[in-house]
Amino acid sequence: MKLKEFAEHIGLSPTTVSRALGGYPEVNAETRARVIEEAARLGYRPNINAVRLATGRVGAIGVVMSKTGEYQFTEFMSGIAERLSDEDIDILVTPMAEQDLQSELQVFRRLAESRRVDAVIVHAPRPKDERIALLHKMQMPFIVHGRSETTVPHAWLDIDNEGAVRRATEHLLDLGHRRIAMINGREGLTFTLHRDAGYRKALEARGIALDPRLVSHGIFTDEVGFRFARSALEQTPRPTAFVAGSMMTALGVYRAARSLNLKVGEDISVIAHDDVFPYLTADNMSPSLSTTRSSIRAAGTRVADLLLQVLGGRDPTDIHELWPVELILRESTRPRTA
Amino acid sequence: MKLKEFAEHIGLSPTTVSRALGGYPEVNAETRARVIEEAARLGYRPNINAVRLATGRVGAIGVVMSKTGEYQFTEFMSGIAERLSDEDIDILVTPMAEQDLQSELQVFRRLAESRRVDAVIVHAPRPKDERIALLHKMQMPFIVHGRSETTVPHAWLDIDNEGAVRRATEHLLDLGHRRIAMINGREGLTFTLHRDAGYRKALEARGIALDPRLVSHGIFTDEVGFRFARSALEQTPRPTAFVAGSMMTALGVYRAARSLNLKVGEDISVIAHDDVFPYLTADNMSPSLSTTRSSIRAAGTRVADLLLQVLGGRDPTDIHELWPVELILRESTRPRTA
DNA sequence: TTGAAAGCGATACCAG
DNA sequence: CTGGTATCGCTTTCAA
Repeated sequence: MKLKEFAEHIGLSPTTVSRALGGYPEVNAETRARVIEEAARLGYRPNINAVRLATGRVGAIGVVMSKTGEYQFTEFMSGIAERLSDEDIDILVTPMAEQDLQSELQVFRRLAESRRVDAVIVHAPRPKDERIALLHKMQMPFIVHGRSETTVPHAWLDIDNEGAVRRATEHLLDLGHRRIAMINGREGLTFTLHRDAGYRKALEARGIALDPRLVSHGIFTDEVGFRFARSALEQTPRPTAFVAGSMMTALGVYRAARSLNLKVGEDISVIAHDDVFPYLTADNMSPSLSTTRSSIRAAGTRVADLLLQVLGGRDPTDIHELWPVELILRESTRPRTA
Repeated sequence: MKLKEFAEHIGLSPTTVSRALGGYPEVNAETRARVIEEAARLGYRPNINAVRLATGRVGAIGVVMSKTGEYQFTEFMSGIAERLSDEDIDILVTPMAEQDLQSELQVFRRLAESRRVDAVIVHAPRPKDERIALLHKMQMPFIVHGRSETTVPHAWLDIDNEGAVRRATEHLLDLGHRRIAMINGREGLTFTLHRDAGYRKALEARGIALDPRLVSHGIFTDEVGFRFARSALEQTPRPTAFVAGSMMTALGVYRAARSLNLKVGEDISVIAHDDVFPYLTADNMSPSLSTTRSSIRAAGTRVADLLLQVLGGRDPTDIHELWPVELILRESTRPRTA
């Protein structure tokens, strides 16, 4: 059923019907009620593509899925969806075929060129992130989840990664730990650099030299955590504490400790960043895991919200949100024993 | 730049330009080459919404993301994307706000009604899956990843879950194990039932009674595996072997074993189903994990391929693919010792 | 092999 | 408050 037919059916013009359904104020309340009721009864729904062509709006926002496909992505997406589901706005997911920077940029270029989305979300930026300049140049509205050092003005939301890791490290230092290993995220990403900075500054403040052998970078998986922790714990002297970048890497550290007959919370301490997953909670681990906590789902929701504001005309330059991170102490961090 | 302007620019009619770019055979080869070159030079790209309105095709397929957001989803998505990226077809992800059956059905209904996608993928079906009847009734093309027992004819692709678990269980039985625990997927899903059947039949064939305390169901996470394995291993007599539904649950079993000072591959045997994740490989675990293996990414690619065939006019009723599953023996399964 | 013109199905301006 | 009609930018039939 198309608009014209439907309008004839109920004895109104297409114009009025369109306005009634579109929520325009100038329509008589009774007329609108009737139109809405009849539309439901007769099953009339506007053709989405005609609407898009006529309005120039697409009703979709784009998200690029990295090939590493880490746990966090789904959770972040769910957060976005939570805000967008009321708005009748679609989420277009473009997965990357390859993981290199060139094809990443290419994906964004095509997304912007093809005008299949009204706006995009940039996730996990680098200090000099070409995606930001590109989108700005192409006049595609966007928001960045994370920070970059570009001079291009843009909206962003980030958590205080440096502060989080700094506090986590200081906590371990307060407990007497001196050899503290750090399992960070993928190299080159801003949040990774911020976390490195937090770690470095905490050590510096106590006059402790940074040992590069105690620092590693990689994706957030159990496997990465396990391997690094395993090799770190085989060093002499071995680290007595770990700062892990995610719950997954923390699991790997736990596993490595057990494989070497070391007890977490006794022989070694572990603290990790917790993005808050419904199925993997710090409280349930044994021993329960001390964390720096910030919900990535909540971030997704807010990012979507802010992006809608940008689309609504708000100046992106005004949008900068830096979220603090909670420090939650549990059983996995204890005073150094040996 | 719009078609009309671009056509004027290069001294041709919109018709010819459209045909040249659309790959229609009747266009002179030289003309086409020139059009393509100029389009690239001047940066002309057809307005996607106009194309969609004119053709009636949307150029997108829909995928519903469950709220549990398990690891496999991202990998399956990547597989889909691999096939779709050449086709200029978008992936529309609709995350579910709630996990119950009603809202799941609601999500599919809205997806079908709104005509924002040309077809949808149904993932993780149940034996009586209302989504299938719904989509059929609404004439929305679809393919099912997994199987159901509905009488509604439809395209599907599945792996041989029953056979896989049956062989896995038989392998453990061959090694002398008699108390074999089973960590399966979410209750009610067809693949879970198939796996249960494989397990049950393997036991029956050897005349071993099924002990319900040795069977559990749940989402595929480390935590679920850990908890169940932990409680199962505290039973007397305890199980000497585990069939795990996923790599994640297997990790949980490993963890539980270690926490009780039991050695996998000695005190207990473990075999799991491996969906093949790039970042979590059975070979890298210690001990390396025996698995039944089938790439969920490859399944995604094929599902997308078959869905394109359905859209191309192929009869969905003809499309039934049942993939065999490899059995790969590694160090985690050993003859029963105690 | 190319072009003219009629849709595709809505929205939104301009009248009334 | 309601309606007529141009418009969005492309595809595709029909004619040349």
